[in-house]
Amino acid sequence: MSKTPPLSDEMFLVTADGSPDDPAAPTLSLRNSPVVLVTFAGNRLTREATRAYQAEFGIGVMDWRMLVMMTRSPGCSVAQAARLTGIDKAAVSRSLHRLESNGLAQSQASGGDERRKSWRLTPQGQDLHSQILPRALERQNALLQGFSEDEITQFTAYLQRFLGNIETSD
Amino acid sequence: MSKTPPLSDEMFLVTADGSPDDPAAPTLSLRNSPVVLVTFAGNRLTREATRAYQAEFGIGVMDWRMLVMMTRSPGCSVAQAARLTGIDKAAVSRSLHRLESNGLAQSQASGGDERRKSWRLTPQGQDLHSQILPRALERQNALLQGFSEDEITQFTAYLQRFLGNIETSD
DNA sequence: ATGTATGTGTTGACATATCAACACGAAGAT
DNA sequence: ATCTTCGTGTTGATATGTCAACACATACAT
Repeated sequence: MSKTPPLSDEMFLVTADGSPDDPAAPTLSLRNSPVVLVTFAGNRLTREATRAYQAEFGIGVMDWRMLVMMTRSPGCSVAQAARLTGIDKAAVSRSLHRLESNGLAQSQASGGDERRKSWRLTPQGQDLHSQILPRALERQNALLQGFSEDEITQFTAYLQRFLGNIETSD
Repeated sequence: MSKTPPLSDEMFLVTADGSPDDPAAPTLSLRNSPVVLVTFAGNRLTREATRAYQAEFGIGVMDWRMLVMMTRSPGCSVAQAARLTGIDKAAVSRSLHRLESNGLAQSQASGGDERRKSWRLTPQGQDLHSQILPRALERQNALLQGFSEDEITQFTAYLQRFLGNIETSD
């Protein structure tokens, strides 16, 4: 993919235009930039998800994600889970240990490497997963209310490209 | 706007399709859902922004946003800043106080209501704002590398609609 | 055998940004 | 004047998820 020309600064700025609420100087727009909007949306989603899952099922969103991960790839390790989910291994490790102490997950050494652990759901964990899943799907629906399937696909594609840029711009 | 029909669950699920890495049971896709992708992107943006601004300018992203806000609307109050930026007033209050203790911002009572404070940048704060702004614009450019202006406009529109859904689905 | 590089999972530290609670001022109703 | 409601900004608590550091196992090179 070829490099595109730099975007015009105007896209990201608020400058004086003679109106009564002009900025004191040109500055960044906080309401019109995908970078900022993603940040805000991400935060609210996370908090709301945690509140909802805590209230109804007693676990936060991180732990729900690990339930999903173990359902998706039973027996995977902390490092694999981190790669698969894109979440930092510190957070993965902690969540798995929380789930284990609640009887929802268990681990065992595997693959001839004594440090490596395979993580699986217990039957209790599987039950909880299947209780939560319908609610998770409802949440998806509500959050994407008003979007057509094509729009969702497009939105998802933008986000994936954006995530790629985040990773390469570090 | 009329309600659209519920989206197909299939959009959000991973189910067994006979491949060697099938899930143990149907579960949520963590890599193909805007809800999850926004969350991940938001986190990384925030962390990277804070790291970048701390390293180069000694303030985190929250404080940068308050510099922007005071440039955009000099004299505004905590409550106004919270409304304008969409950030919770607790975080706004704390950031403004940090900036004040670093000599970058100052407040005074205003408008006949002794509780209400007007916040402004000091000259030092204005200097810092103008040092950071070019870097902030570079960051925007790097993060939106490969997007056309039309795509950015579309992406922004999706995010704004999405944020609207977040607020109404609570 | 020894040394180096890489990988495993755990733990520490911490910025963010939310919701909740609070004390108290201000406005409106009686 | 008193009471109720709403608004102001501060403070507390906390889940998330990141980066960093660590002890130690494993693999590879000499």
